[in-house]
Amino acid sequence: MSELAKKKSLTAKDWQEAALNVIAHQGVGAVAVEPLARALGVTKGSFYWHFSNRMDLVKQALKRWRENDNQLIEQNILPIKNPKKRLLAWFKLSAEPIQSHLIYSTLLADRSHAMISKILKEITLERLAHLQKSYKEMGYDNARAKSQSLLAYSVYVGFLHMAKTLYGALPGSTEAEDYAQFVAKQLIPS
Amino acid sequence: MSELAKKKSLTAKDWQEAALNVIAHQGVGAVAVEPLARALGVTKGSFYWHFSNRMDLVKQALKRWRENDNQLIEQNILPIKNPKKRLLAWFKLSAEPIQSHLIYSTLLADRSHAMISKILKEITLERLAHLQKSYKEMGYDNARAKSQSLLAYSVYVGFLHMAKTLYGALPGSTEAEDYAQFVAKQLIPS
DNA sequence: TATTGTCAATACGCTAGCGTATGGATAAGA
DNA sequence: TCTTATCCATACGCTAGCGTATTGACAATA
Repeated sequence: MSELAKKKSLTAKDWQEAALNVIAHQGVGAVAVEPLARALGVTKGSFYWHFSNRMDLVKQALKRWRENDNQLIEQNILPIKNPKKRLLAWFKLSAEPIQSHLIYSTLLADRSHAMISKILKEITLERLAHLQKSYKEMGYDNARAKSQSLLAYSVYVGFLHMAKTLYGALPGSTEAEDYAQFVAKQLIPS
Repeated sequence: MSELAKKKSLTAKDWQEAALNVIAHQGVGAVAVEPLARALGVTKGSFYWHFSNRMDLVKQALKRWRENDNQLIEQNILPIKNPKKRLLAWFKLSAEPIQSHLIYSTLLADRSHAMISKILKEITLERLAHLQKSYKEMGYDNARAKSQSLLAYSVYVGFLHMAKTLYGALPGSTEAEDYAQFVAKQLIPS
């Protein structure tokens, strides 16, 4: 028995995840109520029961995405004590072809809404802080750690785009691992 | 007497440049015929005299952008004989806050149309080839030059996004120059 | 002056998508 | 069984934008 057949009715979560799927591949601008309803096999009567409007869905979906993403980092990266190893793990994780990164790489240039820009800025600042902390723990002074983390994060951002632009998709785990190793060698002093 | 007052009627070029302005700040999806016509002080009767449809305008505008951009590179970067200096010049140029880079940084994540993806891929491959050539001239073997140029170009792409995301605009020439110096030190072996 | 070409205004029809209003179905409790 | 809450369908009005068709204004030119 399939998951779909089991379900009698939809939940807000179902809508959110459908929206995230669209965002990952076509961007926030492509999230439209009626097409989504069609894809889910219902009409928008259902949608407006769960959400007050289109933007409400987008907000909730992105909130869900951020929570998942933060969890990933908090569980897999932040606990690593050795800063060098922590950085390496971060590069490796960022190369993984998971939906979360797909969404991020789509959002990166989406300036269609002030809300999106705000979210992007917040996320970026958070992660820059993490990187900076790692570099400082490695003995860098403030200014150097800042420049270095900016560079490192640029590489991350650039990598997401390059992969999608060149291959139409994020790379497989194997190539990603190789690239992460190479980048780490460049950006983490030995 | 203003430029505008001098003009009796619009040319295709006027429409293209107006479109590029929109693309730079809101993306291709925001290029709409009627709003553009309003902004130019005419009606769409004019538009459909110059272009066959909306996509026709987008294509022509992007073509104009690419030509300008290529010219910039061909005149300022490629003539530099010393590969190390050429790379440094490239980093400096890429940090300049000009419209061309604004457009690129907007296009980077715009997957709304297959045509856009195609253009992005072509540009990326072209420039990767330039970088790769420089690194090879510096004595790198094929594989190493490839990885290194991928990294360098990722930094470029990432830089554009970071600047826009964090500060809402590309940085001024002075900060850009500083950052370019720092990046060059990291990515160009001495 | 008459003609032709260039650029723009006006007025259509058409579609997709937003949001609302209202009623129907179904399941859980009382 | 009757009621209530939950979820969805239907039908509506509304708007923005695309593209077409037709006519008008004006300048250059013959």
